[in-house]
Amino acid sequence: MYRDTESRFRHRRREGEIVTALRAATIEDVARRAGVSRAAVSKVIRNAYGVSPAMRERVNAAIEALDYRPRVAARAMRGSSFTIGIELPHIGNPFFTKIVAGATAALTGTEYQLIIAPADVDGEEGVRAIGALADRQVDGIIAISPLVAPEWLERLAARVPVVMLGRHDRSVAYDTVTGDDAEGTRLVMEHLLGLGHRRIVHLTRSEEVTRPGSGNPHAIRLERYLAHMHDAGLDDCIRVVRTGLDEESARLDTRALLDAETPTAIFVGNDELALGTLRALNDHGLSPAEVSVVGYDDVDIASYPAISLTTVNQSGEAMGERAVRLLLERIQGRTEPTHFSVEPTLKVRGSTQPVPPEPAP
Amino acid sequence: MYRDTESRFRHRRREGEIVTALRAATIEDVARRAGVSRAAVSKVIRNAYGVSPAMRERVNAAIEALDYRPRVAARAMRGSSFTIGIELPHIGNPFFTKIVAGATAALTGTEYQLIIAPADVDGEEGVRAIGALADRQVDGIIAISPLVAPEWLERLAARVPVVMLGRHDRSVAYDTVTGDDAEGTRLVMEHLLGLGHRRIVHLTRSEEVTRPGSGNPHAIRLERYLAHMHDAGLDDCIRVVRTGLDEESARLDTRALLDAETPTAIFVGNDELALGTLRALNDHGLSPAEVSVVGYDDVDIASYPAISLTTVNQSGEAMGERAVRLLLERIQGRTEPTHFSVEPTLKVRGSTQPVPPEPAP
DNA sequence: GTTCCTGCATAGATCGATCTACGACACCCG
DNA sequence: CGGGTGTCGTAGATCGATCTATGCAGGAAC
Repeated sequence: MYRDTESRFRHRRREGEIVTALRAATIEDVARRAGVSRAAVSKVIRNAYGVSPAMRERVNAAIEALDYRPRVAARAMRGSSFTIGIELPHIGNPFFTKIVAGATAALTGTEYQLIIAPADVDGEEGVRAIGALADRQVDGIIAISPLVAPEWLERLAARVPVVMLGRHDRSVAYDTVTGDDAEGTRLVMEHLLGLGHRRIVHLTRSEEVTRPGSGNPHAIRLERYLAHMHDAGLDDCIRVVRTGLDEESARLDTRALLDAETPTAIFVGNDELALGTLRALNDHGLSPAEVSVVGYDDVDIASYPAISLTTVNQSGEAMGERAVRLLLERIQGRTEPTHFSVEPTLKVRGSTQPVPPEPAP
Repeated sequence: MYRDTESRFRHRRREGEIVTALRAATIEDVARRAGVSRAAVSKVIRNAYGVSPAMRERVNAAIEALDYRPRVAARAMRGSSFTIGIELPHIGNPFFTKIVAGATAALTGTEYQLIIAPADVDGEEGVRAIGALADRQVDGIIAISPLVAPEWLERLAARVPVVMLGRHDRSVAYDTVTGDDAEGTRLVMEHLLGLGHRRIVHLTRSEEVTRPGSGNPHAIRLERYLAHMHDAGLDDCIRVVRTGLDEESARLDTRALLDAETPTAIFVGNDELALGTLRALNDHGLSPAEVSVVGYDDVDIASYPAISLTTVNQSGEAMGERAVRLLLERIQGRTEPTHFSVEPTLKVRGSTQPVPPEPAP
């Protein structure tokens, strides 16, 4: 007999020998031990209606004794997996981990578990990770502004609740949680212009990421940078430099920039990249008095005294927490779309200084 | 009729109204469209034996046309979920994200997806997260030295392949990937002693985390610190300070320490905590020339010029990559336990300086 | 012509939960 | 006593894959 249905021992054949291992208890085992039906056990687990106190107690005792835990896969076959998935484009970015911290906090005390699918590469990877979450039947998906067409998202959102973080389009199919990137960029540009800066470079992600109309935060920041420069009559000073998604690429691309020219200020797409820029300035022996730097996100290290990076704060914890709340509401049955925006504030620190006097030629 | 089995439309009742949504395709739909059996489609998906080229083509066309994707939950019911789970004690720690990066890299090109279960709190949370992964039928679990009894792990490892990161016990049930913490600590202590330091404080995690015999890296580092101090005849100078698991608690606890006394060096349990210590020194107006600091892990920011933290490097990427490899081997059928150790190197930077001359009293 | 392969395809059981529909029983009421 | 109402519990279908066992051709060997 290959499988003994009455005992909890599983016999596996592996390379000729027979391995006997204690099989994990199923709802069937619990039911048998408690002398009730599977359905009864299921009711107890789910706190459903129609269970006498006496039965509840017997079943709970059996669950305890057998160390029973429901298989999520089996539950997912008939409904929910009690899992919320979040896609992270780059796990090394401390701002994203703040979002995760907020999401985790919002889920403690609920029966849901958060799982993270890391993408970690530009482009298609984000879509792959989101797809992997969907394949795993998660009950809700949080995604951080991936490079994907709205139609694709709408189809996804028709099957599972979706919250997009940082995406500025307004779909009826999914909810969004965003920072006000236009306002954040306004704060940055007014600050820099107020300090007398004119030759302000914007260091941002690839053209693909900042494609106009994509609703990506970096696209908005770029667009507003261009608008503010134009409004200030500084069309001639506009300079956009592209880079990758981590600190090291920002360092290299800033170095290349500095080899060619020396602006008075660099507005960088986010703090992680800004750290690379600061390194490059250091490599070139330039101080904030010579070249000011502004980041975006206000990651923890930005306030570190030796770094002291001027940046835009948009509470990542609040965003993660809100995203989870919106998902839970959707799971409860809400159908009207919700779009939540976080108000940014500028944290002025030592990395921005008044523009230095132009050296005599 | 509640459910129309012939069409791909699903009718849901929600608050009285009937919502009609396009149901995601199943293997059944694909089989019907291609005019073959479910089993045939399954074979094509799994690249199994016994499929004619003609059928493969028809099935693939149907899969394409219906945008079919296998439900992982259904697959998990009968075997594997093609998912590797990793438990992270604290997602804010950049060393852990390096491990994830290594693991992700090792999985690209395979059919496995990595998911992360964040724990983010001391104590029982890690066990909860690991349990959540097990409930989700992952095919392998990577866990970062959680506070849990070996017996618990052995029982877990009997059901699913497990790799413990940083845990120094040697079980036959699970594999381990560790840094050589004894050697790392030796490098640190010899460096500090060589610089003339005597009053060396060790800032580490809670007593629970560093419980002797737990095999936790912090426990080893503490134990070796004590041994090296003793061997150097410095029993009187031994001073162990406890803190939490993030930068902020390290900052506060270091402040409290400095309010009471001023050592010449602080050996901190890891880099994240060391950053908090550096902040506290800054708060007290103390420079590396007055108080040296050593961390552990060599996170990216440690090499930042303005921070320049002396620390122990133990490639997190290599650890994550190796952990994944070990899991894949176990999934392939390996049964003999493997224990892999990464050799640490000391990165000497500006945060450690020769001991200052004792000020005249 | 029978037997025996070999390659290709299918039927149907199976995994472990949930959930609907229904049955059994007790109680109350006119 | 028939009939409603409520409570507690069970049988059995169901979700969507995988996988074993089996069947059916068609060709080769004898």
